[in-house]
Amino acid sequence: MNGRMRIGDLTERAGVTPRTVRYYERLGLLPPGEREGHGQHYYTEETLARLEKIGQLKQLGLSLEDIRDVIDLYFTDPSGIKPKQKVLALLRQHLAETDQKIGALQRFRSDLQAHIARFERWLAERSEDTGER
Amino acid sequence: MNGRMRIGDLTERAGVTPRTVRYYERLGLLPPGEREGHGQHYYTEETLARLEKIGQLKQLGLSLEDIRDVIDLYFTDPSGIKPKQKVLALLRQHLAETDQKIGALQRFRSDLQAHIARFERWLAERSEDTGER
DNA sequence: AGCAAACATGACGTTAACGTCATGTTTGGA
DNA sequence: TCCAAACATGACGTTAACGTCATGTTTGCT
Repeated sequence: MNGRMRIGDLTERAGVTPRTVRYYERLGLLPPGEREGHGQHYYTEETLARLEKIGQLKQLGLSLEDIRDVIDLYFTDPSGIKPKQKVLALLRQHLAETDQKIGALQRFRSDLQAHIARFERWLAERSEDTGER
Repeated sequence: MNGRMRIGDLTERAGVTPRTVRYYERLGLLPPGEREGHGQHYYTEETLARLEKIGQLKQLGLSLEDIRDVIDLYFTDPSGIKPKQKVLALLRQHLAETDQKIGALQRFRSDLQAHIARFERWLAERSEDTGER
């Protein structure tokens, strides 16, 4: 009745495969599931939460390496002033990069709208001349 | 004195390698440079412009395949109503996807800011207790 | 004509983020 | 206790977007 699930349940709920979980473990994105001796691994709800967070961050275009740098601060507080300052710097850097991306995407959006408008005008003209009921 | 440049000049100006140009040609992102018989290829300013545009679109996270679908409309007008309508649909789809991405990034941005604020508060408290000039 | 620099082409290598397969071990239920 | 389902581990495969070599051909200059 505690949060002991095996890899199958975990991956089913997270929508990933066991391969992915093991891969993430090796990269340091997930703490390796506990186990007694050399048997199977058992995971908790936190592992699930981490997997979901990783999914979100991936969606944003972060690489697994990028994610490894920030994932911990979602689940553990680094202790001591030095680590916190380091994390803070990292966060600010990510914020700057994010703003860059948003800006680029907004410019791209304008571009697209301009093109769309152009095509719509063109098609509108034709339909006046030609297809007028 | 016309716009005839060979691949070396082109790639130097565009900041890519010949390999990249040939790769793009094969994918249909760039029209193959003209040539007489079986000699070398010659490119124009438009090729350069296309390369630059491709670079921008890549920055936005579009794959080369995505780019292949839209790159032409930056440089050539598709003729006929059908093609234009098709392109228009494509553009609208890209617009929707772009909006999704922007939204996700903005949510991520808020997340980051929240975390940053949290760390800043923590660090501020310590410096009051401890480091007060 | 001769030659070095630039180009063409093909083949194999690389990184990220897993997929797939083979083989052996654990578990939980009848 | 026995067995099928689930798990563990290692190895090889895959896609995207090129990099890097090796080898042979073209060009531009002297």
